Amino acid sequence: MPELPEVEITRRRIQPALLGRRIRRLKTTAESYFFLTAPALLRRALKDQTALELERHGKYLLARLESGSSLLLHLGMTGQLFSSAAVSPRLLSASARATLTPNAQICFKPDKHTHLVFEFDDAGPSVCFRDVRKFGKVRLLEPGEVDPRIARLGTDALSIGADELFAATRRRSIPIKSLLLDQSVLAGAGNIYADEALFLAKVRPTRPANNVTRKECEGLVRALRRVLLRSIETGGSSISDFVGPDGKDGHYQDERKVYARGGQPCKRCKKPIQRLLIGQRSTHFCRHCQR
DNA sequence: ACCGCACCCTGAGCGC
DNA sequence: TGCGCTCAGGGTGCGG
Repeated sequence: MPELPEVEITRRRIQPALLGRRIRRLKTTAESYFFLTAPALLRRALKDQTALELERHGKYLLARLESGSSLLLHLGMTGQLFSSAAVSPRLLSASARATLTPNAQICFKPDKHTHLVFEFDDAGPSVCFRDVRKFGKVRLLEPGEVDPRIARLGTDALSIGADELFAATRRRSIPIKSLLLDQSVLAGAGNIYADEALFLAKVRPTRPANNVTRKECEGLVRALRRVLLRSIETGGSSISDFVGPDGKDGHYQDERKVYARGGQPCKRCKKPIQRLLIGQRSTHFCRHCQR
C-alpha cells in the first residue's frame, strides 16, 4: 500500500526514466474507474509531450509537462509506476509468475492491469503504470488548473509541526489514528506508518484526538518523521505489491514494530500485539506500551 | 461541521 | 482447472 515513503521512492527513481524524454505514444487500457480523464483524451494530450518535473503532494504524483499541462497520478492500493526494464515478480500477474522457470529471463510484458504505457522517441525503455485493483487515479490538468484533491491536502506529514497537529486535534473527537489518516490534516500518512508512529510515540490509536496532549503531539510528529524518513532510506515497505520503479523491493517491512503483527510479541515488552478495526482500517498496537 | 460507513476493485487465502 | 466466501484498504460521497 503506497504511502508517503513509497510514493517518494517512486518519484525519485522514476525521474531518470521519465523526465526530459519526449513521449512518442501513450497506450492505455479501456475506460474505467481509474481514468479521471478519458483514455482517448489522455492519449491525444500526451503525444509529443515531455515531462520536465515530477512533484509529490502527499500520496499524489504530479508531472509537469512542457505544454504547461500536468499529469496527476495516484497509486491507490496496488499501483506500480516503473520502467519496462525493471525486473520483479511483483510486476507479473499470478499466472505469469506461476509459469516462470527458475532461471527464466523475466521480461515485463504489459498485461490487462497495465493501464498506461509511455513510449518515447528514443529507443529506451517505456514507463508503465500497473494497478490491479484500480484504486489508483490518473488525470490531466490544464495549464494553471489545480486539482481539488491536491487543494484539500493538509501539511505534508514530513513537515507538519507539533503546534499544527495539536491544533487539529482540539476540534475532533475521532480516534487519533483516524485523524492521522485524514489527508486534509496531514498529507502522506497511511495505515502502516500511522500504526508505527503511534507505537513509537506510545499513544493508543483508539484515543479520542481531543484527549491527546500537547506533549504527545510533539512525540507523534517526531515519530512520524522518524518512521517516514527511515522507510524512505530503506526503499519503502514491500509487503504486498509495492516495488520500486527499478524493480527493487523495499525493506522497511523488516523493521516494522506493529503493523500486521497481530498476536505476535511486542518488540518492546513481549506482550501480544492487538489488532482491531478503526474506521474500517485494521489497526495494530501494544496494549501495554501504548496508553 | 462532524462522524460513521458503504462503495469502488481484484487476487489471495481459506474452509468445505 | 473447485467453489464461494472473506479480507485487504485510499479516497469519495452520503445519510444521520
